[in-house]
Amino acid sequence: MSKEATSAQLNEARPEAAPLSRRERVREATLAEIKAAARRRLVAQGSGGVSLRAIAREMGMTAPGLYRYFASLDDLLLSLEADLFAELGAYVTAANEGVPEDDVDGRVLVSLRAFRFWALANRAEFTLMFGPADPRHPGSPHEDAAMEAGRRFAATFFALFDRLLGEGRFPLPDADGIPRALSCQLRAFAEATGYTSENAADGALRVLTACWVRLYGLVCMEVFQHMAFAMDDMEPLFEAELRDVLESVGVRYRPPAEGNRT
Amino acid sequence: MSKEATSAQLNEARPEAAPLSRRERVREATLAEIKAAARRRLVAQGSGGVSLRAIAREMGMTAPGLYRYFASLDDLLLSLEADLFAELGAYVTAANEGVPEDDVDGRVLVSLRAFRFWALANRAEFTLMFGPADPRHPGSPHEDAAMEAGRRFAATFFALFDRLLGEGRFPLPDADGIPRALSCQLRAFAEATGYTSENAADGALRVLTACWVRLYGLVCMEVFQHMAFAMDDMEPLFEAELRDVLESVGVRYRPPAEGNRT
DNA sequence: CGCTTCAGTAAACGTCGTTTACTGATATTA
DNA sequence: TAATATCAGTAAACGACGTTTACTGAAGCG
Repeated sequence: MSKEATSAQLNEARPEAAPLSRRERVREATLAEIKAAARRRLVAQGSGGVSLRAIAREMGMTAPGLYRYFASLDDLLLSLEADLFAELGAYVTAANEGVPEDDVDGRVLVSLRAFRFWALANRAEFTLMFGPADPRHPGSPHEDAAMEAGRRFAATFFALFDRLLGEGRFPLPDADGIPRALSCQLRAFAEATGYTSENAADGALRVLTACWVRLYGLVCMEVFQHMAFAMDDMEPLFEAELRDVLESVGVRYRPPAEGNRT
Repeated sequence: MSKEATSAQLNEARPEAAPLSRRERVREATLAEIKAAARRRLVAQGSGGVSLRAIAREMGMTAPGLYRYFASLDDLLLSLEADLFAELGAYVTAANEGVPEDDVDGRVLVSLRAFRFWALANRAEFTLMFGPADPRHPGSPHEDAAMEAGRRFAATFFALFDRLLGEGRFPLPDADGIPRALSCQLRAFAEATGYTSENAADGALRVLTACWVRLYGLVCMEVFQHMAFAMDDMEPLFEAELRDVLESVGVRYRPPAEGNRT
């Protein structure tokens, strides 16, 4: 469960085995260095503190040179975002694999806690990924990459949820209680995210979204420091919400182990 | 339920009746004009598009002149934030008062829908208010004003919740089920927000926070366009969550009236 | 009337993203 | 190997930004 997740774990279906000429190798290295510098600035100064000039300065080159690698600053941030989703995904997966496969309850618990922990340990990064999407350049080359990385990340949780669903852990809400309009949106959601299990009826999707909203909302509040003035430690509230949410999907809550901090 | 809420509704306990000398009046007017221009930029270009120079240009003056009114750009934004909280608060209150006082259920429904509606009609503003709090100048003069305005806004909902609580609409969770650490944080929350009703036991605070997290999270997702790629219309999901949340506090759900859009 | 207070300006500094034209070095091909 | 194309990176420039400093001029006040 190391913090630096290997982001080069998936060559995502590169047809050629990529012999990677010398030029390509050094290019890849520079690319990674740029993003590393960008992330340092992100952490140090927040999203607004990432500037091409500062990155270039830190690398001993000039700003226009970066345009050989990214179409714009926004594009760089988008690409970084994609990497971060991969890292978060790998982090959650690693946490997941630290628990025996048959202990689904344990895996669900550890995955969700890992999500929160990563978010808190990487506030600036989380803000970039899950914060407000300002009007970004719509045609940015790395736009799709970021999307795809997000989907991959979500898939981890979908898989766990699907397992609970398959085991019949919790009763599905009445299908009649779901209005047509909602059902329609839920199906669109399922299709867009790729959660297309045969189990995924409307009721299941409804439960899934409800769970996600609660945990996402709480972690957002915590990272965005929305209650910092009123509550210095949000962990008790998170654990309480976790307990309630998991109870609603038939997962037995267990308090966190003492030494689960990386 | 007009969109422009009168933000000058509360003179907040100004000790002197404020005869407001001529100079002070024109100053106040300029101040309002600055914030109006800032808001226009905010709406047009997002939070990053608000610049002193652009505001000054729009007003036919030069940027340094604005420093007679605000200590910095961040300070201006903070002051604007305070105004926006007042406006949102007034908007919700107005919606509230459009429903008979004895119809608590109706008031709760209309208030929460008003919150979402305002957020969607004022996305940029909402992002400024409820989005991530970047490392802002900590000693900004208008910092407290923004805080206080936020508190006032929250108070509207606290009052409604307290009424439900007083009527014994819903069962409180077991006090034994609330760990000491959580109880401690909940009391800190109550004190900091000023929700100090005699009814406000730990269990009640727990329910209140749970409700708020769910609705806040969902509206955030909607405004930040976090699921825009997967769900083009979040209203059905919002209504479903609203229904479930309100059910948990003993409020009978009713679908929205057709013509409730301003 | 004389003095002070204060709104606003002009000029400057250092920051930024981005474009353009250019220089070398590296790879490819003849 | 020699010619050529490709590509990484630079230098200079443009316009925009926040902010500071020194200054002007008018309104308010004794």
